[in-house]
Amino acid sequence: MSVRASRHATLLEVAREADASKTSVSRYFGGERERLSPALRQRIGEAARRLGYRPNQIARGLKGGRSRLLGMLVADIRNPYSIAVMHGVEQACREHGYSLLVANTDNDPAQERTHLALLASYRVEGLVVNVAGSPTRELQDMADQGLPLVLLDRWLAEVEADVVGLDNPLAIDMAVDHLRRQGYRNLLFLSEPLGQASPRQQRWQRFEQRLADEPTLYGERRAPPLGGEAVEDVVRDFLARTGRSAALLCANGNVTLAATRALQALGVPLGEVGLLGIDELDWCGLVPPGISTLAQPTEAIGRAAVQHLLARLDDATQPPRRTLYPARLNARGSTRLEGLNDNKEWQ
Amino acid sequence: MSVRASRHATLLEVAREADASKTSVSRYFGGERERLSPALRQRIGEAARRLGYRPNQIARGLKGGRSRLLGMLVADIRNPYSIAVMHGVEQACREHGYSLLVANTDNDPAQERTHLALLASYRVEGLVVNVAGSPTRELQDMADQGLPLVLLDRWLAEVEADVVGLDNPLAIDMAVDHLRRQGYRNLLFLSEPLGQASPRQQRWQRFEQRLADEPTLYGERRAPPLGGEAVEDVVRDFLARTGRSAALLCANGNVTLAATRALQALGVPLGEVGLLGIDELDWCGLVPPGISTLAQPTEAIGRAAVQHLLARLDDATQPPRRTLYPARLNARGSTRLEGLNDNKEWQ
DNA sequence: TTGTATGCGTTATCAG
DNA sequence: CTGATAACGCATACAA
Repeated sequence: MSVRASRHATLLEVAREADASKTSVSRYFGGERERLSPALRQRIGEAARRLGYRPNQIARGLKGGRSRLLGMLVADIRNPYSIAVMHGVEQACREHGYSLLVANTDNDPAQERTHLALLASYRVEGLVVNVAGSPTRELQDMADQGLPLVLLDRWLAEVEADVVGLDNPLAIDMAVDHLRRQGYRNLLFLSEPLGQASPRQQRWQRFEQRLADEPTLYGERRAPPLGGEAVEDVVRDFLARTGRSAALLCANGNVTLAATRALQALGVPLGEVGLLGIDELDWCGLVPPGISTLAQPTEAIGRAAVQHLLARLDDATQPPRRTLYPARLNARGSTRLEGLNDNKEWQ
Repeated sequence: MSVRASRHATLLEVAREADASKTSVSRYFGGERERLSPALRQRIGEAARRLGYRPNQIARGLKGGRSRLLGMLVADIRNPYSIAVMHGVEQACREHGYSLLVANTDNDPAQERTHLALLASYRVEGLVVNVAGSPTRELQDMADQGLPLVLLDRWLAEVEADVVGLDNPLAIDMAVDHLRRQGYRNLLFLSEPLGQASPRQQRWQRFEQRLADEPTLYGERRAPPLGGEAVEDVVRDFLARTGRSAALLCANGNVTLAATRALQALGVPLGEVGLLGIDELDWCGLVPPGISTLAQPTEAIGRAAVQHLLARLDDATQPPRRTLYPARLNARGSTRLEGLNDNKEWQ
């Protein structure tokens, strides 16, 4: 017994109620009220109010090809980074009169393909993509069809699209420089398994390069699975071999979480063993003596993504642009070797 | 020089390419392939593939009134609770062939009204609403028009809609019982300012009732602003007057964060002063000796919301339902008075 | 099994 | 300034 209801007033009904033509009503709501005589304008306004009329965006989209929808494909919606960026995207959308259709792939390439098709079927006018796998063909097809695309954080070399994200080499430089300045000489770079994710690869490689450039710096790189004991084992082993003045550099928020757990399990005080993470998290100031981080300007990244989309919507012939932001250092107790307990202010 | 492109193949083009009629192509994609002869079926399949055809959901929605879109209005998208619920909503949507249109109000009643109108204009078939203010009229109007509605977490007495959320009185009972069992006798209930939010009011009131019911229990309620020093002042004052066996009960995740900061600033070890928060957060296991929480079954709540929507979509005449879930207790060190340091396993 | 004709709510193109 | 009328891409009675 399906009772599909949701009766909405239509343009035609308003026109009848106001004793006007569809065209005039369309003009009224299409931002051309100036072209209507004051009398007509008022009649339409009142009729619409009486009927509770709201233009049907679906119908609008069909006619003009303008859905007023932007799409965002997120690899992991539970990642605080994604959320923060999404907040920026959403704000920028609103400011420009667009709505946001969000799809989450949970890092599953199959779902990624499905959702990409889905977003396309809703005729989104632009797409912010945080790829999970390598949907190169699908994305290139969409780009070829003229759909503005911006790759967020992770990029695919084969796809011609704008890229917005963090300046990863610079971030690694900032991290290494900070740790050295603080007196740490043995660095362990911890990453999630690299896979296809370009930021992980970039950070991983840059760290290697720094090692090669500076003989006085000792370092190792590891990418253990985050579940289970692997991280703890890796850290224990590293500390056993290098002794004092060792520090951990965590390639992202998830790693920072795992590394913090590992250090706590090992009973090692933060700071005595350095800990610096890429990505700022709510709780980094709360775990004594505070965890140092490199924060990404997530809000700005999200807004930039939308701006790129709009620019390309305005002129599809632009060459692909790449906008990279520097990270911001939040130095806290976890990268302070000395005077560990002389200060309660971890924030 | 606007270069609006995005040429998509249409049903008609596929029909021509396959030398078939629009109807047949429509059937092919409308899930009636069985009704087509194998030959036709294959011709259409190939033609569609060649042209890269994808059905236009916009057009589909216009014709059948089925946009296949569900809407979700979130009060604060940066709140981990909202995200977790949203994840559940999104999954359930996908499983049932719907997409999710998300709107964030940033707790601004004005934006709330705007976004409600917006979602309506996209003809979402159902709406999950986490209200910020009291858009009673708007919501009731939408409900009257036959739009399935479910209120998430916060509810409005005046609106006839399904409600999905936490069993708040039960949660407070669990919290109080746990704290007493652990030996805490002086309880401070900390909330954000109550405002219109029904969960805050329910928790606040239930705590009062427990106080009234049990003369041997001492307690106070406070709702200081979360920014600045207010929380710290309130806590310091309470501890000064009650001395030992005092515990803080935090009404939500934000309060837990603020209370943790306050206790750290005051130099009070967690556990010695109890701390129990409603809402589970990533870092609760990381702050020594672990912060006890009452976790909400966020995933289930999100899925339930969608199920309610679908049920009502199927039969609009159902009376409003209310589905409340019990919280789950994560007991950690922050509610352990004795043997504070005998165990490193905080998780 | 297949095709024809009509309409969904809106905007755009023309005339008046 | 105002109004007919034709698309937009698709689904669906209805007909063959």
